Amino acid sequence: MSDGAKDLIEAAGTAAPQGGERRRGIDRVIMLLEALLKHRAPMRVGDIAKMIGAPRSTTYEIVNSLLDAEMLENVGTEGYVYFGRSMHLFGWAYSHHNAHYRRIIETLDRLASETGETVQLCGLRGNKYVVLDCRDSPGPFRISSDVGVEVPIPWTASGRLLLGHMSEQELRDFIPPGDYTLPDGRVIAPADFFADVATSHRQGYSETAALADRFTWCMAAPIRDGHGAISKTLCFVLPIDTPEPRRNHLLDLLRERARALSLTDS
Amino acid sequence: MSDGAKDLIEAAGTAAPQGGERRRGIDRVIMLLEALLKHRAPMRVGDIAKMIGAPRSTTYEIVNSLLDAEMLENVGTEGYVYFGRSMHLFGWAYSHHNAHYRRIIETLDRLASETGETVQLCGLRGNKYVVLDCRDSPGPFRISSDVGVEVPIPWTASGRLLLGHMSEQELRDFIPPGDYTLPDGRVIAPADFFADVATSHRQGYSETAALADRFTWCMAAPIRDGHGAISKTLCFVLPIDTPEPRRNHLLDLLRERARALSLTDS
DNA sequence: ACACAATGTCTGAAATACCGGACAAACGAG
DNA sequence: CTCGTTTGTCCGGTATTTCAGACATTGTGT
Repeated sequence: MSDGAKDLIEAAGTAAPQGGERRRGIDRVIMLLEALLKHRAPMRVGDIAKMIGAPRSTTYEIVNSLLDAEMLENVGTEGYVYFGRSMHLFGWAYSHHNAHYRRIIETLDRLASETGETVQLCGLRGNKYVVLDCRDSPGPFRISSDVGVEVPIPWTASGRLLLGHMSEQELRDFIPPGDYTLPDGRVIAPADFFADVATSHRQGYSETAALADRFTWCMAAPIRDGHGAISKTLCFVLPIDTPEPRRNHLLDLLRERARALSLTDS
Repeated sequence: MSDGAKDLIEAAGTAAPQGGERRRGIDRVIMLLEALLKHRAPMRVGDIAKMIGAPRSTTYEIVNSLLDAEMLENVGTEGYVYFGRSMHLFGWAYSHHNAHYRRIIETLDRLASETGETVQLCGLRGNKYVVLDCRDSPGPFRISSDVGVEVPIPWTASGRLLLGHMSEQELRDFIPPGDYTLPDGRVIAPADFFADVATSHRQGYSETAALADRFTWCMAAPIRDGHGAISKTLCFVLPIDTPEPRRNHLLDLLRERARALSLTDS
């Protein structure tokens, strides 16, 4: 039986279960990979078929093609598949193709080893926030949110910075209404969020305390690209009881390093 | 099983003069990604079309689909595309989905920081050798071969270990004849190579001096999977003038760490 | 033991995704 | 400026691929 797969499949509910719609193989592939990323664990072909709303026979065909190309690989003995070695190589090529990204990774490593805290590189993916890379703090208190997991933007400090270029109307159109509801049920007032975005934009950093998680203090600083736009952020994820002097020290460090990585000032 | 992928990859490799054959979108996608990986730099759509032997109109269609999915992204002024953010996330998911791989990465980091040498994780991809991950030694002498670049197996120390389970006949069938020719024109006698493979298998490590490169001394140790098979190796890439005592020390360290990562003994 | 569900493979047939080719626009060289 | 090349887009026809369903096996639960 496929452990917790059913919940996710039904919760996903994105693809229409509607029959009779013929789709391109390429689109099936894209949906399949996204589904695997969302599920974050090997899946069986039958479950994949349900999750992406594709016929079983088609799904088998596609999965076999991707297995041959090593974009997927079998894991375990019982028909489970997950991302394959080729994906690792493609992803590595992406993250090293430009010197800028490599410098960012080095900074991430240095920040982590110097401070011992959890450091993340964050960005947007569609209208969600994602962690692009991270270095987890050692020790028992691992709060690490996984790389690639999509999170509602209003839950995050980085998200407030990444939307700094948008007008209030654009923000309204961009953020799905449900994304203002936190995991514990509290709801962020959109007006407050818009104010946060503006404040973060003005002061050049953003902090949140006990927002998405009761036990964490997050701080983010912007990395600006050649046009001055903020496409990525550096971010500390601290235990909420971190003393204020240390928080201030870490914030200064974070802002300095992020500024050093930026390709434009201001 | 679909026989497609290998043929397609080969076609992509040596350029494809073949015209008039209609192919599936999925296969085009696979060829496209392999072509990008081989080229190791952003490409224009027209060049991609030539490289994978696809009609321009089809290539545009596919590229646009992949751009929408962020599997590719535009880079540079305009017209150039390379791997996109989604690939990074898929690849990250691949390399972290199992605890074993994570332990390997940690070992890689530790070996690199403890010794200051270049460390690599190596494996096979089809009938070629590839670096799966690496930590480059600091300093001016960067000999780093890039992750994902395919290299003839006989050029490498790791390759001798990775083929340890094969009979001489299997080796003969597996290695393309041209792969015995080194970059500087020298040719390795197949008989010598087969003997090397056997020796490496027996002693549980492999070393090469000034083989693929006049200035490097390579040493590799096997990581065994649950069935005792060798699917990956740890590897040091040293300057060739590294003193023998230090080489011996590093070899012992490498073998010890590789053994600790193996899921079976012997 | 049974019934029931899921897996992996095949098949025929219809919908359509891919192809070849044409087109305007942009570029570069001489 | 003019010519030749490349880029990005569009279109209609047809060779292909996706789809639905059936099948033999294997797995699961009571």
